Amino acid sequence: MTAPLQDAHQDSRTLADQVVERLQDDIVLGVLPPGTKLGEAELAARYGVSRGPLREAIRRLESRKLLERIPHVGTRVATLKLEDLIEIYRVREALEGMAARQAAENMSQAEIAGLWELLALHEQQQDLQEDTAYFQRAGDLDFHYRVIQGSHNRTLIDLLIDEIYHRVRMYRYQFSMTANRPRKALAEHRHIVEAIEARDGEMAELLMRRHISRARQYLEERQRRER
Amino acid sequence: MTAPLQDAHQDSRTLADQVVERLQDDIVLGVLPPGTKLGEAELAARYGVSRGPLREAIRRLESRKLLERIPHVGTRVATLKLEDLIEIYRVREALEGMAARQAAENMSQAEIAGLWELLALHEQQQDLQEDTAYFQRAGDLDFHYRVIQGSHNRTLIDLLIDEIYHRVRMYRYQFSMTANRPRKALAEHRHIVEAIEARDGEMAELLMRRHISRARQYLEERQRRER
DNA sequence: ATCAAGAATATTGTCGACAATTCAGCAACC
DNA sequence: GGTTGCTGAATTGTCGACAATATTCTTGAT
Repeated sequence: MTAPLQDAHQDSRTLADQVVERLQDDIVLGVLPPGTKLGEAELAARYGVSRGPLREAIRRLESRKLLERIPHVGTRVATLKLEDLIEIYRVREALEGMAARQAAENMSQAEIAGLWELLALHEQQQDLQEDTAYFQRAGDLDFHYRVIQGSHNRTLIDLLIDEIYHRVRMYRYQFSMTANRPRKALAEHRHIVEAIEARDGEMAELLMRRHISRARQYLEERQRRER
Repeated sequence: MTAPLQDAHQDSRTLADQVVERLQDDIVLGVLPPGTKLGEAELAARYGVSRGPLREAIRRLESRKLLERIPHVGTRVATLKLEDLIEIYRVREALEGMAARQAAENMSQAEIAGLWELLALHEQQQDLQEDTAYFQRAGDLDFHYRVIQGSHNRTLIDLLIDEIYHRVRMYRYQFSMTANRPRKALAEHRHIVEAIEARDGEMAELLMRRHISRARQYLEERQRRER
């Protein structure tokens, strides 16, 4: 009914793709809080599409574990418990460790230089102390994204980006989770890049695993405190 | 095989679910060879459903990387290159290593006993030399499957089962890949279970990683020979 | 003969309507 | 009073038809 406005010339993508993107943002950014019941008719109206493309979008986000669906009952926004996040960090430890190893083997000199620039930018922002929390969260993700891409392992990249990182982002927004140990984290990032630059895959993996393992231990600490 | 979770009741599953299962089997077992162009109307007729549920099934298998889809063009069965399989084995090395570590921490005594029984069965089959290739392939998957489950890490389990193992199975059927070093593999399996039983997570992870790494090196050897 | 442009065809994307299933509420019974 | 079975309202699952897009084939010119 609201279709004729944007006649598919700007976005050559399919309607379902656009809905996936918008719906995912609404979930990750918390516009649709965890546990929200999602009626198909309601959502279809919200995004101005029919139920067909909408259902397709729901399936995609379900496979990314952002939605939970029960046949004949309905769909709701996934509720991420701290326990789940700890499980995810175990997976991150394994996968990003391997990513760092392969990054040390496969990254180009230009990519490594880009990493150094990124770290310099982070350091500068930290000195200025302006909006530190926000930039540090985004910056941390930026760093990890780049190392993952640097592995040049398409399977690994897709797994981390499509299946893992959306949930990590959702959790961070949901709990307004500020970086818990910014200076130490930045120092660890630097050591990882040093190992990558030295083409020491084993060391890069070890350092990345310790880096993520420490973040997990912080979560486990918080979990113990919560009960 | 892939859905032992909720199979207790009748066929009350949705049509799309049934199509997913049948279509996935046809792909993994090679009934639909890699590269096959899949017309929606044709497939809908083949499985006796409308295009609606069929499209849903296609999306699910696309997200599992068993199908490749191009908007407005069509869907075809994914072609798995040896290069892709090597990437997958890197991911397996990381993820199953972590699975073995957590299995050593979390497996129950009953589960460990079950692992020993499984190994005894494999040994017996190997002595008899009956249909060794087939049983060894399935048996190897069984072993890894159980260790994965033993991690008691739902995120890790879902990742490996839903995103990785279907492609491994597809490749094995596709190339009639016989186990390349059965006796050694069985011995390595035993050592892994010993580490799990001793609750030595670090050792279990190390052994599992070496186990999978060796299989990857065999694939890389084969890759070099192919050109 | 080769290539380009345009029409014809086939396939996918989208939509609205109908059927099947679940859940809430109510009534009757133990 | 609590439980069980029924009824209906609402939501999801499925289907067939129509619109939009890509591919193929024809036709004409160089």
